[in-house]
Amino acid sequence: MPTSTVENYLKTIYMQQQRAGGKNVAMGKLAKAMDVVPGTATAMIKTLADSGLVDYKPRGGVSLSDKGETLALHILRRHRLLELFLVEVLGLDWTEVHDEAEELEHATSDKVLARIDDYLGHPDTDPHGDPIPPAKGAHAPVQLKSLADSATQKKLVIARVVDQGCEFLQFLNQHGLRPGTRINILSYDRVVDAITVKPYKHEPVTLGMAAAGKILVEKPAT
Amino acid sequence: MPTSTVENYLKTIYMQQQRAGGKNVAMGKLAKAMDVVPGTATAMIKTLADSGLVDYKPRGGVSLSDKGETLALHILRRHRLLELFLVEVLGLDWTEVHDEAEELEHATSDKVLARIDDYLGHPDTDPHGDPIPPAKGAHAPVQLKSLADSATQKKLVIARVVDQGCEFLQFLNQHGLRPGTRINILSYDRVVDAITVKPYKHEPVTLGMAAAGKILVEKPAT
DNA sequence: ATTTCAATTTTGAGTATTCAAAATACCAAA
DNA sequence: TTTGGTATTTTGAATACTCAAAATTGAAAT
Repeated sequence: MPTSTVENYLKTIYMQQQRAGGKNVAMGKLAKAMDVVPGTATAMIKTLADSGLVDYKPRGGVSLSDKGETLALHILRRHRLLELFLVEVLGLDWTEVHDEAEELEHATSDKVLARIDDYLGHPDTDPHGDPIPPAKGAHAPVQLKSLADSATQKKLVIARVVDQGCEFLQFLNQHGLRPGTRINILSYDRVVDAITVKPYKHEPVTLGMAAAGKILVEKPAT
Repeated sequence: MPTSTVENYLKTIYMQQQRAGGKNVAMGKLAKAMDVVPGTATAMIKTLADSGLVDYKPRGGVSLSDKGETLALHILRRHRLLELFLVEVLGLDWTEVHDEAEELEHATSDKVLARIDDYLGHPDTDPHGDPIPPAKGAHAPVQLKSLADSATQKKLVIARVVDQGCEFLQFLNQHGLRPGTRINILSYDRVVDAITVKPYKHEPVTLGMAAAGKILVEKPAT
């Protein structure tokens, strides 16, 4: 069994790789994401490479091996199912479950996870709209555009929020912006780098482009 | 925050102390219970003593300080609430939840635990009949006699099973012997060191005294 | 081609936990 | 009171992870 440290490295590499489009992850990025000094990341990656979990060439960055990716997806699955469980069953707020799940994901057995999955009815997204990897096999990559790139559409639905920072999520929550919320785009201003949206049943909010880029949207189903 | 290793030592000392009636726990016993070599226990206890969690005099054994006992009770509370949650909500078997809870107890925050407690309606015993320590304050010590000491009573109810071994619990379960079950004592034989009981709606079972000693009983309520 | 600088790796060291095996202490029997 | 023998402690070493700081590399800028 991998230690929870190993699990965290793998998960982090996976997410960095996603963001960078499958390319190798630079040690500096990884170290920053793991909140360790660069030397620590280098040392750790060397042992992960020895275990066959990552491919590593010195000064060239890391990427997950097949074995490593499989493991990373299992961990992500645990994390996201737990998040949803905490929200749906225990009534925690979707803005605060990330850190809780971060701990629990390393302590939850496959058996317990399977029960949680059953209990929730085999969901496919977590409370942030992030896809829950299936128990086996890869999930179909969903293509979503960010709010920052969707100014031409007037009516949209929030599909996913790609930031786990409690502060940002709480801001969104207070303004009625959560996964599933319908929004209307009121204005889109390249000059001041801002976009104003009106969430269903809430007052309009103005967001900077950086913030808007973290909100992924889709066309309303109906 | 104490590491999970520290939490496990404290919990183990607490339980050993309970069993021995409040006396100091010998290093040998502790080492065996923690499944480490004696030297490891000695080393660990020295650091726990430095943190003020235990009282230790070389060659005299350990006992929990007030601080240590408070912590131990918190951990026990987490463990037992989690066990009940796994049984009641996720439908795991009461014979198998011990090991699961053993992991989860170190990863569950106070916030999540409070939600679990609410969800379960503030229960006071876990699936094995073990008392759940309250969030604050000490719990009233319940006096229960073991089945081995209760031969004079004919009708009893199983209150608690003081063994977390999966094998033993599964044996009991298969014969309908679980906390809450009414039983009739059919025979009590000092010579062959065995007792035969008939669990409600099940066939009679014969148990050795060692086994009967692990089953705590009370008088039927009605 | 050389300089320069940022990213990366290496080195040396520390913490927490563990084991194996040697040393010590205590109790109890002779 | 000497001898055991067992429980306990000490010692030395290993593993997994971490940091600080020095050394190295490689690529971009001159």
